Amino acid sequence: MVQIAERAGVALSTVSYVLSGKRPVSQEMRERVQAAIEELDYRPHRPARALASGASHTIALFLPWSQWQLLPLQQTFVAGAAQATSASDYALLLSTVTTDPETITQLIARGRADGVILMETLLDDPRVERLLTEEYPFVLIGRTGDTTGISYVDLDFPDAVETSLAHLARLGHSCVALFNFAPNQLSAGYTSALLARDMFEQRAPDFGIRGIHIACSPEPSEAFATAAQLLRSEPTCTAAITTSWQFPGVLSALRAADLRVPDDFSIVSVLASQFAEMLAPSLTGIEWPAFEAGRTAAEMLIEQLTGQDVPARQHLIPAALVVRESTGPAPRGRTAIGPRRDRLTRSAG
Amino acid sequence: MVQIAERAGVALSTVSYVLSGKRPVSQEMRERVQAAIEELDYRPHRPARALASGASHTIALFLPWSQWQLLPLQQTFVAGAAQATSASDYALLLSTVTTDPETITQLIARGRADGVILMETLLDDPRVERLLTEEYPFVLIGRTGDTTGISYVDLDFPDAVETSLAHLARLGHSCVALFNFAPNQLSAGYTSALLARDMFEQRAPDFGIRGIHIACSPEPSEAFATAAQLLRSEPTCTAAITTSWQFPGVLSALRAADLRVPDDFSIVSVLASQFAEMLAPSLTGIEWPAFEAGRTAAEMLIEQLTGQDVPARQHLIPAALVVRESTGPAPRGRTAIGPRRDRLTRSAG
DNA sequence: TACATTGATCGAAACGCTTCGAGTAAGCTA
DNA sequence: TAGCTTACTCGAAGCGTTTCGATCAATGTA
Repeated sequence: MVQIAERAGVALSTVSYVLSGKRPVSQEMRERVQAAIEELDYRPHRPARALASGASHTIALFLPWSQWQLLPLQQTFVAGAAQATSASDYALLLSTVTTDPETITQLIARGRADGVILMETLLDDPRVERLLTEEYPFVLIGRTGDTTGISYVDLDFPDAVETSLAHLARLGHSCVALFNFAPNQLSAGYTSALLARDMFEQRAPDFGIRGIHIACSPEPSEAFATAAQLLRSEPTCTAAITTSWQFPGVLSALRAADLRVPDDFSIVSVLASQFAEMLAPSLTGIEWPAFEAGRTAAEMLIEQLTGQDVPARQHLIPAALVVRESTGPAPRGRTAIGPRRDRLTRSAG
Repeated sequence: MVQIAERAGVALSTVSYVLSGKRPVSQEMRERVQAAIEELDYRPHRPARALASGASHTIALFLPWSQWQLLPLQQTFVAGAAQATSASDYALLLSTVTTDPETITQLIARGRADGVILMETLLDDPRVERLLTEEYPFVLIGRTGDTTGISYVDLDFPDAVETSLAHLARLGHSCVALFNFAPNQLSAGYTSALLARDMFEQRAPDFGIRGIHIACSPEPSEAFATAAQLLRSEPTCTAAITTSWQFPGVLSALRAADLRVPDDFSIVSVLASQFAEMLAPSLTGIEWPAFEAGRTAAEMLIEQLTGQDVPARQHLIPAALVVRESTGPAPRGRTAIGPRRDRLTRSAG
């Protein structure tokens, strides 16, 4: 930068003002400086800039828990955030964090990032509290119980549950199981899981549906076992709402019990991945604009960092149901499990 | 840091040496400084450190192309790299890059990162050349045609193709199609796609197999159409090797043609995702330790950055075939497409 | 006792940028 | 013409570290 100033015959500060545009610079000076920049192939030194200005022009994204097997949805959040940050000429730092707030404090080494995006939040999240007390700018993907003054983007899971219930009720189902997130996520206080459960238990009766709430890990074998158990103990249950990856396991259990989808049993996924339409049968479910959500979160944070006194924005993404092959009218008269006479000849292996 | 020096009654530089350990400090001083650090809850200012030391302690990961729909595999690379970097107290910067080397130069704004990890490399990659000429430390996930002096981690795709061929040959298949990456990836010069093709065409005859090479996008509809076309034009083809996500599309096409897997047609995936075992039928395929690959890449880069004159390391991950339900013995006598008499009664919808 | 040697500590100069206050010349007003 | 703006431009003081050379006391040597 010194070289540029010399070459252009101007003061160092003038070069800086040309670069930042924070003070008016005459046409002539600007051109001389620009030329020198071109000739010398100058590129600013970011840390120096960060040191002098006090802003790193970087945001940090905390990957959830220490669980490295990210759901495709979460990975898409990351991709969306990455796009938004690079579009705004910010950098995106990827960090890992546990629920222990201490790790967050450590990671926010001064000057590393100007703000953070936090995923997978709990209803009562110590990390969020820490961020609040440290007065560190942040945006959540997800939300907490008390969201006053907090900016977040979240998928409206309760809405998804309600929408699914409505869909199944319309098809005549009167007993529906919700395969919620894993037990440990529920007990940890994972917001989406808890809100989904509450909504399910509150609203099912309104739709004339008997709701069976089941916490179930996305492990295929686990989902299989849980579903098999359900089919045995609840023969009147004709539909399930599943989150995340439980679909294949549930499907296997149905197949093992010689039940067809959707003729005998309907399934709605509230977390349909890109696989939804590839599976056989293709999956009725809620599709979320995860990429956009990630992008929005990053944009909100950057807005918060650049503007002054930006009010907290809360962005709840409504559920959009896509009906495919895995849901159908409730079967009439199914009361017991197992292959029935009239179905034996039609079922394949 | 000034405050710490004052509080501990030592010079600023002494504090620095306590922190870095680059010069001996007496027990007493060290303790006084440590105490002051604790009391003042001091945390170093990273950009200042980067400015003074010339190293940002950060590595950048370039996400492939501008294609934001990352394959699960690639996302797992990222996760692995993230873990390795945070384990080494490095930071991971996520950037986007196209094949235009100019963007890489721009992104390596001085001081932002000490080195980069580049994914999805081409056989003749302008970005790699740029990194070489700029003498910027880097590690590839993937590889180029000429790899002399280049550090990389790559999945051995050719080996995967060969292993798949061997598996199918053992099962008696004599005509096999390879659903390779998308045509545009082949024409762009994507290394894995090209090497896979070459290996396929070279080795198939050795196994007594007639190989049909098809470039096919992972779009489900595309895969479906391509597979349907194949079944029509190549009635003797009894098996396919597919990459990435083409499996469901191919499966649909088979189903539409009333062919069962694996009885009538076998499928091997050389890029089996976590979905492999959840699909029906579960998928025989190559499983890659993607997380470990990402981690290794990051570790190699960090090693390169911290050590001096570290020789280039090249890490080719051999293919590990997991046999599941989608492959079986070649059917005898299949010569024409369409439902056959003896199968009509058994096939389900 | 004077002299080199070692080990611990200090002071100050970078590192490359931003930003504030001051300075200058030109254009305007009265 | 003196006095005021206005529109730029300059110089210098940071920002929070690292790191080099220098200093200093203590120890060992002749």
